[in-house]
Amino acid sequence: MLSKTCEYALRAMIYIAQHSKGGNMVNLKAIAESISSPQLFVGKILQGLSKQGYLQSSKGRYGGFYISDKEAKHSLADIISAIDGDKMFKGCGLGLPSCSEHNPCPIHNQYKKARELLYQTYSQTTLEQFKTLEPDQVLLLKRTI
Amino acid sequence: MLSKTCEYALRAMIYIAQHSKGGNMVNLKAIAESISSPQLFVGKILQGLSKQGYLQSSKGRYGGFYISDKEAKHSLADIISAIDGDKMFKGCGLGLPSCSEHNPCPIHNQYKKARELLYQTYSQTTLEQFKTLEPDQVLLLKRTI
DNA sequence: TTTAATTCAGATATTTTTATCCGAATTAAA
DNA sequence: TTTAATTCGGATAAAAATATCTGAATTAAA
Repeated sequence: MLSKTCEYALRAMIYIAQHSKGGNMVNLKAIAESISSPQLFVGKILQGLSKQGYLQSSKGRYGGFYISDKEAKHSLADIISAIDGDKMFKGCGLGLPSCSEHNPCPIHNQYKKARELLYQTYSQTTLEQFKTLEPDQVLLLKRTI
Repeated sequence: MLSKTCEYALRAMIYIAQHSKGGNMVNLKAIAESISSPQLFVGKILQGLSKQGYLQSSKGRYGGFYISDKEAKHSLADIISAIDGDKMFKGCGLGLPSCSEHNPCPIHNQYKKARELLYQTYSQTTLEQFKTLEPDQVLLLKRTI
């Protein structure tokens, strides 16, 4: 389904959203620990997303990452598309590049519905929703096993 | 979503099912050409599936692969699980190993529905359905672009 | 101004996935 | 019995994904 890179990205972005209040910068070490992921690798991923405009970053002491209200309008689907492309949301269930409405593969119609539900799931969830959570509602993103 | 290995496997198995009539062995070269895939790689994949009991193979001249009526009861979901495991059908939408009914991730409930629809799609499609197709209904599995 | 902590950038390393090579074993037909 | 065509098995190669290293640039606080 999602690449590991993409899973880290989603978890990191959710964590940052949850902790982006009043311009507070979220630091990479805290992010990586909180989502059980390799720090330098997540750093790279966030660098990329930051260049693409999905979040702010600031260097130097007390620097870190931040998701503004505007950036928080992005959905999880936006982030997935930015990293893994849209194969998940538009690809064929048998991996045929030529599959389409006009030239459907054997499972096209059924698969399409599942794919669309997946897209709905990820696109209905925006970073905003995490930003406005109260502290006691903040969700666990860490591996606990 | 699916690994490339798994995509090749599904397409190859469908092709073999379509051409498995009256004990007729389907030859690897024909399979690979028909599904636009690397012949030796698909050979390896089918060797594995054959060991796991998803199809027959016979060596030597005029040898090849064959799916019996019994084996054709398998669904596409069975083949996916055999190759990629069940992450697609059971995994978390954010990649959290600890996500579950009891300890749900932020998108658990919605995602679960999409995942289940995906499973339905693949598990409702059995190889049998391709085996019984008339020749003029045989479907295109080749890349055309 | 100095210092300590941080992200950035580019290179490198490791692991996994995808793909190929090659010779042995097998088989049916000639 | 010989031959040609095929799959099998194990090794190897290539490509892609994942992860780390290192030093430079930046920044806020002391």
